[in-house]
Amino acid sequence: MNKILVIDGNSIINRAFYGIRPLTTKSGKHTNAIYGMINIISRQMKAIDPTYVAVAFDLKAPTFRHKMYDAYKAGRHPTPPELLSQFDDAKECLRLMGIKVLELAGYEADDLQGTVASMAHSCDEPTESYILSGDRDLLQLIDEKITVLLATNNDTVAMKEREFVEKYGILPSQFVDMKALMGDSSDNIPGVAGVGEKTAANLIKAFGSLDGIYENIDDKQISKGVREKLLRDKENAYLSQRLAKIVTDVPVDFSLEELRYRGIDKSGLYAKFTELELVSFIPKFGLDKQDGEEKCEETEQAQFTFIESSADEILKKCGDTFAIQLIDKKFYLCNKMEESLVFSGDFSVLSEIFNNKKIICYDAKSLIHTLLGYGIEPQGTHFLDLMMYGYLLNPGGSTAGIETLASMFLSKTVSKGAPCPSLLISLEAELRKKITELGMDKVLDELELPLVPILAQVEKTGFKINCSGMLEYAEALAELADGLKQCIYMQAGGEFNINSPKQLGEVLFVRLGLPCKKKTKSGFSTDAETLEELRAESPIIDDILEYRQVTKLRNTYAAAMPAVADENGRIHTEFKQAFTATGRLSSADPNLQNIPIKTKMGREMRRYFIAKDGYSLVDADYSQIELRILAHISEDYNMCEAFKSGADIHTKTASAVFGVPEEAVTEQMRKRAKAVNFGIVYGIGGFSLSKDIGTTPKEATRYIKNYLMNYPGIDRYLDEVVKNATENGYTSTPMGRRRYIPELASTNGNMRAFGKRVAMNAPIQGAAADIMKLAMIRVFNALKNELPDAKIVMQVHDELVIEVRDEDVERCARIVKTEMEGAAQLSVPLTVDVSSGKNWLEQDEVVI
DNA sequence: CACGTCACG
DNA sequence: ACGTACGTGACGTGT
Repeated sequence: MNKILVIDGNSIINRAFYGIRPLTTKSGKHTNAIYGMINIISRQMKAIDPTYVAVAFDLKAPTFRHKMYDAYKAGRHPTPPELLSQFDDAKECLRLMGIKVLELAGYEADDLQGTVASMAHSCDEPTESYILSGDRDLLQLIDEKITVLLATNNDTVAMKEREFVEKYGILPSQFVDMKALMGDSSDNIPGVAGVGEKTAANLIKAFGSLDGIYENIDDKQISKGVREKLLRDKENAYLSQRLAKIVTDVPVDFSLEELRYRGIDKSGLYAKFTELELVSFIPKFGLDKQDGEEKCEETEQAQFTFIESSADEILKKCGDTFAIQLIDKKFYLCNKMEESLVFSGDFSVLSEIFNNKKIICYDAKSLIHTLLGYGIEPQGTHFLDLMMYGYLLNPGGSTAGIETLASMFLSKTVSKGAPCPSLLISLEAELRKKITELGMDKVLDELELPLVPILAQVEKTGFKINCSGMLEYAEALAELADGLKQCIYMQAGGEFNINSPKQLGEVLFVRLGLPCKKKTKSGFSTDAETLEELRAESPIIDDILEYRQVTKLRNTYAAAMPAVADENGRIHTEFKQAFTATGRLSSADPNLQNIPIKTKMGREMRRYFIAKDGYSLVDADYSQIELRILAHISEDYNMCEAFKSGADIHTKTASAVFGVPEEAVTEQMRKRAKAVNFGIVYGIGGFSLSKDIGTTPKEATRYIKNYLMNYPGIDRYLDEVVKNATENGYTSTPMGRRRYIPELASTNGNMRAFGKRVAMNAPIQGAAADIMKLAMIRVFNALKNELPDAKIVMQVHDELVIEVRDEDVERCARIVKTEMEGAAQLSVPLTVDVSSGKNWLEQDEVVI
């Protein structure tokens, strides 16, 4: 079947503009909306693979609907110049992508969309229409042949008739009349004063349409109050109906055939993307240099030539600062004199050039691993890792490769994977300038760069596991799972795939007829929280929950870990240092930062994380580091005093929140207060807190209010951090690490609310990450000097695990505690709890 | 490859 | 009236 995709250009570009952090070319041209728009649209092009495609834009001119809007326009934001300037390039990009751009003076984009969809409807061949927009107004166009794709910044939801009816309880064709009643402040549609969604929906359901309601205005189903309102605002209701209704018969001068998708203009797109410095699109659209050659000759193509050199020549010429790349088993090197050399012999003879140097490179940790593999152990060398520079400049974005950095900061095009060390030198200078400008030298030079070789070492060391023990545990879990599985089949009256949420939902809510509490967009919700509420309904629920837990433990941990252990039974995780938005590390392949601890059965897993023979594990974790940071940054008197006095902070908080003396705080009160303490750090709301602690939202909101009254400094701080972030567009930690929060500038209230929570959380989580990074550097160096046999084997955000000789446990504990506690000077004590044992489960407190 | 689910701080 | 806590990674299913 033919498919047509009709895009609401204005709504998509707006959404992209407000959803994506500001992005500019080197010369200062804004490109974020173009970037976001192309992402959204190309994703749908790929998913739908349309026969015809067009994008509609508003063309400002007085029109019927415009004139009517004008009367109500007061509250509408004008288009900011940073967005206005992007329209022409955006349209040009779309044309080059093979998408016909439609504009017609006097008509809005949605009218054009409606018209094109109806053209497709009435043409000879059967055609499915897809309307892509960020605007819910378009939902009125849904029918059996028209699907509306609602785009948000993260994903796009397809709304067909079924989904629409499920969500709104009315037919798409009734949407306009519904809106005519309830109005829409964002579109300045007045509606009937005093009628909201509930009333409007009831009226529409009862009488089918606006006309139907007024024809039956005396019906006894309509209460007196509502009838009065309806009569008073009758004119407004019909005006609103006309405002909300999308026109589907705009007189247009093109045929469907003109909208046929004919593919992209490769050379044109290459040139355009290069011009706009949106280089990441070049590979995504399958473009390469050849595509650009016709139209892009004048663009600077970085060219590199290398002198094949012997080890002696390299040693002689490298100098004390040089850039290096390792590609296809060859070293490409460029010194300060801009001499580019290439070496392809046995690397071990180059060992010397890695001592006491400054080495500019990209992804130093990988480079170091390679060097270690050749027996080269760099000593006293600073690795100026451009990946970390790029990360600090934009920790929220995806990691920029050399090619992207070169294009962004030097306006130079480099083909992917090509050697270009001479460019790294100028890139370092350019990125350093930026880092200095933004006040991040300290974070870069004292945290991130020194940490790189340390993480390489931790990864290389690995964490020893008891392979056979873990496999036995996996086997035991498998048997447990089998038993539960049979038990579940029995109760369900047949076999099915319990791991499939789809099949499970079918069994629980259709075959067994359990009450369905919640839905996901693709069906019944079956997560633990939902199932928990159904436990009383049937014993099958408990079995399913346990089955889930057991299979998770087996598949993700017990069976998976032994499979990736090396010949010494050690597991080597990979730390991603340039990844998280907040500054934390992340651990992957395998992730060792999420080994179970919360349940008894899960915690058992830690028994099989061990120290090698004659060694013990020393585990040191910061006590409530985030709350202490909050106390420090906010300077709240009560919280600072609480920490200074060594009190139990959750009990203290409970006493304040519940208004009882500390002696009268019950277990439950302490637990709830703890949840509030955590929640505050995340930018909590009453609703979520209530779910967490199992009370009403009203009650939870009161707790929060009490909390902020008892800790007024925190109240003030949270307000201030949001205000500053909104003004600046970013937050920073005391060390200077930034996080940009473009969501705060969004017109979408939910996105803005998200931005606020991020603003409250990022400086705290980020500061904790900074402290831990500094702590790792201090611990690493102290151990190197004092206990060279002791090795850091893991970091879990606020916790370090060290493998150390049995007889050195106490010394190690002392060193680690000292270095971790000394990593920051806060206005409250920063304390570290240390324990030790032969495995990660059975740990005894080390008293120092 | 996206989604739902669940493991951690 | 809407949606509803920050930051992560891995697994299995299903399109």
